[in-house]
Amino acid sequence: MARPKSARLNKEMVVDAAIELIGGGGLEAFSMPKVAAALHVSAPSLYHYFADRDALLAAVARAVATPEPPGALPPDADWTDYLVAQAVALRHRIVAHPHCAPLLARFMPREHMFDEYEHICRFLADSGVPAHLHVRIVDGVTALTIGAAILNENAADYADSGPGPSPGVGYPALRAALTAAEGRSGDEMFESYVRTYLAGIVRAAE
Amino acid sequence: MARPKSARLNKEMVVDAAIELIGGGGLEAFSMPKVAAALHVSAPSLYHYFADRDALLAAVARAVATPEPPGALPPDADWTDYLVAQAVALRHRIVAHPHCAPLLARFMPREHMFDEYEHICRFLADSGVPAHLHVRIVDGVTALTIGAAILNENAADYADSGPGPSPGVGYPALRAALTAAEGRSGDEMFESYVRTYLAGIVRAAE
DNA sequence: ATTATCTATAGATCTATAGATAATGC
DNA sequence: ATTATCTATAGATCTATAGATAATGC
Repeated sequence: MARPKSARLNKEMVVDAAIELIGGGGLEAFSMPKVAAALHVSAPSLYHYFADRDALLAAVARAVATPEPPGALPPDADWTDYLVAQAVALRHRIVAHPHCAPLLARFMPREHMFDEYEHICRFLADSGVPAHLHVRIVDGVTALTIGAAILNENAADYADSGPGPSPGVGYPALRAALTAAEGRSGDEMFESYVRTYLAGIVRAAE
Repeated sequence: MARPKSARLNKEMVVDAAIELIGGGGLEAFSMPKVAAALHVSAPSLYHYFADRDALLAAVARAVATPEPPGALPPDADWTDYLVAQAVALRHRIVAHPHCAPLLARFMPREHMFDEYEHICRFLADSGVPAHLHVRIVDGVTALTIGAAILNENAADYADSGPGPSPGVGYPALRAALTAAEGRSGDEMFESYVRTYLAGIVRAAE
């Protein structure tokens, strides 16, 4: 086909196709030929946009890590509202890019992580939160966020792999628990977890 | 070499070699020839112990998921102590098998998961914890545990990939936070996170 | 006869490069 | 001349099987 009248590809399309592939079958489903096939293009064409496989994966990692512009906080927001908003946004990004989370660890430069931690610690200090709580706050909220996002992925994988669990026979105690929590979305639940955790820290410190 | 006088392999050795490989380079570092090489054995020999690649990975998943016998709880323990002990044990298993966590999602049958949830919900109900708190407790603690374990892995990977971050120049706020938290092990920190979270739930419910 | 290893190898990928080709824009 | 695609392909894996071989235990 040689050169087409207008380019059929660009970096973003390639990254998006890779994200979709990985979301469908995990990192093991990723390969250059498969991404190319999804785009109806031959595999070597991808090397015109990315130097090699790792460059493409790094671009995927960057796409996952890039924050959306933050939603406006209410005018009476305090530091906990800010942290909750950040956590909700991070969880959204991970959930929106299933199975891509491991790439973050592999392709994010350390410097980037430290910049982020530094920024939050400074924000907490400016908000009057004592330094001895900072690690507990940042580390705990991050753990909660990543863990919740990953549990969410697993739940989705389980749902894919067969009919719903709920109509099954047994599990009376589990059913009672789920019934009692009904009507709350994953987002609402997650936000309440983060608020619970932060409230626990604040009260323990008083 | 034909058949040796005594078997050079057994399932456990193969699983352990696979775990070590995966721990070193992630799931992508795993292949039958590489496991065989680590055991100084030819690749087809592994098929004598495991029907195929997935059977071996499933055995790895089972090894990660298998709980150690639980340590004795103090006689005056309440339900929060029990949950904390469970969470600490799970985090230990994940941390002891780096990069293996994704296998759990892929190879653990759903039934197993539901059995576990059912068991904990029943325990909570028997301890007098109202049903509307069960999901928040189980889900939140699980998220915190998995997230903390994964953060720990990432931190280890970062530490491997270069010299310490702390002697670097900037990051005054981050340094202040780390200094203030000094002297507490990852285990102690994690336990305090779980207790903080559970305390938050109990107090919010009062 | 069965067991636990081996060598050899078929067949499927995958990564990446070389080099052809035709459209574009100067 | 540069750009964006293609075809062809070298070279490296990997999974899994076939079939040989020698030790074991009945």
